[in-house]
Amino acid sequence: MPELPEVEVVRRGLERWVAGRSVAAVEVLHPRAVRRHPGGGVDFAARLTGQTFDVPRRRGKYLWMPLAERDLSVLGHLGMSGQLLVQPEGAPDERHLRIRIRFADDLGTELRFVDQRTFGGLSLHDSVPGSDEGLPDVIAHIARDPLDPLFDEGAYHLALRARRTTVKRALLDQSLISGVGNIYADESLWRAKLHYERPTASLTRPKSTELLGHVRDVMTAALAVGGTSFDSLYVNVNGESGYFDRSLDAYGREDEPCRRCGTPMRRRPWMNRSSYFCPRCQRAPRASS
DNA sequence: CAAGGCTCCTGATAGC
DNA sequence: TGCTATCAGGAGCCTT
Repeated sequence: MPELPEVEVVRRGLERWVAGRSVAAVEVLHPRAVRRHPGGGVDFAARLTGQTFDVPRRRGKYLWMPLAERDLSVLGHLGMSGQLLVQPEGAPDERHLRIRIRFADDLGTELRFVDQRTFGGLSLHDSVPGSDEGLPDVIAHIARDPLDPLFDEGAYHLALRARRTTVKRALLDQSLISGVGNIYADESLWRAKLHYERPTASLTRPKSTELLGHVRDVMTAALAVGGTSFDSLYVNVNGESGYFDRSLDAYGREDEPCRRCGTPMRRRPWMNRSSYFCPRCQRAPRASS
């Protein structure tokens, strides 16, 4: 379940092991892995073959590699279970191998997209005209993420206040702020002592500034853990670590004591998933009319 | 247009 | 033992 830090680890792995290499052949082994590609699997393979990867970029949970001509990019999303692996040619196929990309060089490795639940995938898209980073047009609506130097904090606060929604929904809305998933949302809200159903319009500027700080802290800490492991194993271009290794304060801790006050943590069904929170530190908002 | 709900998928696990 | 139900969840798409 990769969120921003895990995806950034993958991006760094691709930068090291894939950038600059040219594609010799592409095999699409499962149609769902290219379902966002407008032309389907055959077209994806045909158009990617012969292209050269430029330096990979990331926005939120999306990553893309501009092709050398710069007007076209390979877009990738890991979904819930996706992995990008650089493997030796001839290594046994992974059980959920979906796409294989062979290179036209003698380095002896290939790029594999492996994905059990097939929520993720790869696709080719035109770049937004004038984008110097080759931003794929289909993700132009995705907001910059909180680690992006160009993230507009003032605009973010104004947008939050204008919304008629609750704070966790807003954190997960990738058009407001990108890169935050269910896990880091719960962690950030716990740190900020905010209940997930708190209306965004009720957040003061200092409180939303504090929340944003916690989002950055949680992600930076996870990135510090994940960022250290990728280059020791060259096959590990897959975004492991992150929250898998770090201790979580909220997510998954139902009935365990709150690390601040000792009160048993609770889990509530929420949007077909779960929200974990401390009922004492994170008080439910008064029902509004 | 904004907000919220539905749906895609597979494997682990719980429950009977 | 073996079956079924439940859960995990990102984001496009649909409805209200």
